[in-house]
Amino acid sequence: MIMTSKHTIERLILYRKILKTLHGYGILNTFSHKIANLAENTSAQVRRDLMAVGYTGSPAHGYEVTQLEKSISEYLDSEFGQKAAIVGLGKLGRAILDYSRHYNPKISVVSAFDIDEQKIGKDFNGCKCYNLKEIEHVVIQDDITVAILTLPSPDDAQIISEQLVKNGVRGILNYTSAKLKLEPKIYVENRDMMVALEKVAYFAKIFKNE
Amino acid sequence: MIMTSKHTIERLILYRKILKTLHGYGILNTFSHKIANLAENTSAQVRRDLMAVGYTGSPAHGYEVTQLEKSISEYLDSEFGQKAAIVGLGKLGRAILDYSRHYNPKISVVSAFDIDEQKIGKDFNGCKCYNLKEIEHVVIQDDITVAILTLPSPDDAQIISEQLVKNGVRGILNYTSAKLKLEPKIYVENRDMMVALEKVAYFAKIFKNE
DNA sequence: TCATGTGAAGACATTCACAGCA
DNA sequence: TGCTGTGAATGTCTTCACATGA
Repeated sequence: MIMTSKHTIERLILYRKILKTLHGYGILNTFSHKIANLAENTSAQVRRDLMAVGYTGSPAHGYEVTQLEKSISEYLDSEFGQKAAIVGLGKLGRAILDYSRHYNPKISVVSAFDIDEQKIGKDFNGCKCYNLKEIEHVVIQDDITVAILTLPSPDDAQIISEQLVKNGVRGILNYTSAKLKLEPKIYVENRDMMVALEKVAYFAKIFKNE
Repeated sequence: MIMTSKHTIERLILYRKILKTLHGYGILNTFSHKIANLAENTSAQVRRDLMAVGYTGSPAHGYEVTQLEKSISEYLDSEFGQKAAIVGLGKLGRAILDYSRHYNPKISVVSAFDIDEQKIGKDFNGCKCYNLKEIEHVVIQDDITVAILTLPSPDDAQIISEQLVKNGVRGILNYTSAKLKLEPKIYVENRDMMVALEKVAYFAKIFKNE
């Protein structure tokens, strides 16, 4: 399997989203410059990114919307689907759960973990909440490969992610402010919301002085 | 003002966080390779990034923790602070509000907007919730320069961000799945959570086959 | 000796520009 | 003509490697 850059992957996900929208409008064909316009980038960038997926359009009719969508999905998704777990069912965890319902059928959030007795044992949108203590056993049982960390405090994030990795998790979406130290072959995407806010504030400041 | 890359800014925010932690442990001096170790990158990268802020360490004692922290803050923060607003007080919006309290005194989330009559007029952690209809007037009144979009549906995101920009907002942290089209001098950071999840799932898949 | 600061090199990502095709 | 696919050029980011200083 060829390793494509993080940037290209993120854009392919965006293109697929755009293609779904076009499909929803009943549009059958599209062109690199149209996708680029909706994705806020350039047609050359779109064509370059699409080289990775191996679907080839025609100069006359551009790309067939459904076929291209299918090709991108074959490239991005795992054939038999992947199962994800949320660690921490606070406001953020439940917000993500709301979004994830019916989003991508190939990625299902099947289990959640919390320490709150009120939540343990209950079902949230088809996702069962377990006691955090059971995490190692449940991750194996449910064949979880992706985890989303939404714990309020970063203190336990390192230990928990080691437990996750030990039991089969290969990708972590980390909303915690903790900087995880894991083996290089585990993919970690850090999404600290306060870092994001500070970044936006910095550029808002810079752009104001013009 | 010199334009530094997005990547460097994000790392400077991380370094500051690390320095705060070191400071909390009573550590007075540190070195580029120590920061690099905690930030999960290289010492050369750290030194290169620090060139932007203009604080210079000494080969003998490295960097003075508090001084470096201060220099980074002078570089990143706006002298008189910045005010932010949250648009959409659902689970996600309130989660962000919880995090933002007492985080960075230079960035305060002062107002929120929603359409739910239950929330309008109430105070959430010192942040007042207004009717979404009042957004233009309140943004001017409160001198908002940064906005966080956490609407459940992306449909209104474009119109709302145009209203925000018209009244002084220069940076938008967009948790919506909408791809905003705004003037180039407005900074938009897209944080679609489902895009993030798909990205992590892709790399989890790739890394598994090894 | 060991760490900093930084030119220069290298790696990576984007854009240009054009052949080839309908 | 107007598009795609892609070498080549350009631009950006990261790493190397070394002069300098305590």
